[in-house]
Amino acid sequence: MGNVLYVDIVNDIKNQIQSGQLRPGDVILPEYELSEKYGVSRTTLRKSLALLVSEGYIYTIPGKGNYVCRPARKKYQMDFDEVDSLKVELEDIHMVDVNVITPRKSLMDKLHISYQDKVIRVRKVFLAAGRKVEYAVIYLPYEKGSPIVEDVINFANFFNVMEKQNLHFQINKTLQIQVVQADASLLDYLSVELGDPVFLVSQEIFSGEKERPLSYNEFYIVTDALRLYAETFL
Amino acid sequence: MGNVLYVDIVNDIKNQIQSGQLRPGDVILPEYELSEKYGVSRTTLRKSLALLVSEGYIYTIPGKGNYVCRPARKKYQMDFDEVDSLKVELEDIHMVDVNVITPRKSLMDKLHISYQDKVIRVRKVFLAAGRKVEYAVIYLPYEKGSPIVEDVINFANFFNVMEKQNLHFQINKTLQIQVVQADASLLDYLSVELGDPVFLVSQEIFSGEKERPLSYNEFYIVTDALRLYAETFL
DNA sequence: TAGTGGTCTAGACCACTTC
DNA sequence: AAGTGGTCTAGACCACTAA
Repeated sequence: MGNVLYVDIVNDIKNQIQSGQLRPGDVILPEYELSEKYGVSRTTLRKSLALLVSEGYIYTIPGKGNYVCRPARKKYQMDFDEVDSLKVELEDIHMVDVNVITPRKSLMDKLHISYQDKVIRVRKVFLAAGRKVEYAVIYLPYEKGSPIVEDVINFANFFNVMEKQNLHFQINKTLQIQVVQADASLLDYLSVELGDPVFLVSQEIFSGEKERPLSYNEFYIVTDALRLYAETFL
Repeated sequence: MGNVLYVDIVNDIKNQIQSGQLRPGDVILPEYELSEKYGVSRTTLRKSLALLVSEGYIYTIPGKGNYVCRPARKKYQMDFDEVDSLKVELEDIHMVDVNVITPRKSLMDKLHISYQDKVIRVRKVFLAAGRKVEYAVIYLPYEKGSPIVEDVINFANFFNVMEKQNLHFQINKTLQIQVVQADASLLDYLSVELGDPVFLVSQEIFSGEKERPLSYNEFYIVTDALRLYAETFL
């Protein structure tokens, strides 16, 4: 084998699982016995088990034992970025407007705010090859004096804001990807015709600690400008 | 703080990064000095660093040091399954046919096979509320006597095959998600009209070790039957 | 050559589960 | 009470990077 003990052990146990000697749901030998069997310290053996856990092969129940996973393997890893994920070469980003608006019911729900709160709306159009390929609408709850809101207005780019605020790591985002039909309100901002299919990517941005979203964004993208790639991982 | 040392250390370093005391690209104090600073053993300190690495906060260059990451945060986690990801309640899955075909050039490239190889094609239609909502085409390189091919014909369901073969863990898959226009060949298998937009999810399935894909699949899905959800992670 | 991270040990004490 | 995993230590030796 190789000369790294914990890697050899990981591979050996993987092989046992793949060959069917260990079946999903089975208990593995306790750590003490495994460390004897492989002739390594318990510390080293535990490093192997930790790797197997992180790769989704086994799971641990403290006080009971380590069990072989019943795998689902439906999880994919995907990159998305409202600019870089486009298939087309962007020529320009056109700022449509920045307004303070009174939110509708659906937006109030998304942002977890009440009818008396105001919302900043930033709208942008992305141009490529003379076409309007993406229409981005960014909604931010307005908090007077909030540096985030002021920065968004100044920077007009959410990533710069995040950078300035050192928010990178505590940010969580969700995406919803669907195809909708273009309605009349889209026609000014996207090179499509009424009823044409359009990608709608809805994004919520959370600041790790708070429950309220920092921002809710909608990206309307012409169908031929977006192709998503995903890959299983672990 | 809590009473788990390595967790406290992780949080302390996270805070230093988030507060800007540690900036992307900065070198962290060497492990030896950190273990002194926090008053723990190097082993414990290293456990903290390993966690920070796995969560994407820092990265390590052996022989040099640990550095604060320059975060991209475009990575999302998404579930996809040709059956369970549908928004609609499936009523039936109809097997269209199972054939041995001679691959076209594009398929030869996808499966990494030559013009003399044969391919098994399995075609299925998924029905919901009286509509054909998904049309699945599964391509498998034909290897005589290969248990996989025999099983696919018998089971007519790829996941059962994987289960029987204990392949779960060494399987890697890629997805490509796009929207295409329905052409004439689709009309028999999907409740759409010529030119209608259709999700096309292309999937490659690799068996960890081999370079050749085990299978190449195409799922054509009516646009209103699929909505994808994704979430940042780490 | 000195400094850094990578691997490994042998043993300790704790909290939890099960009987 | 016995068995299991969770945490932690103090020290060793190695491979790699840099001056």
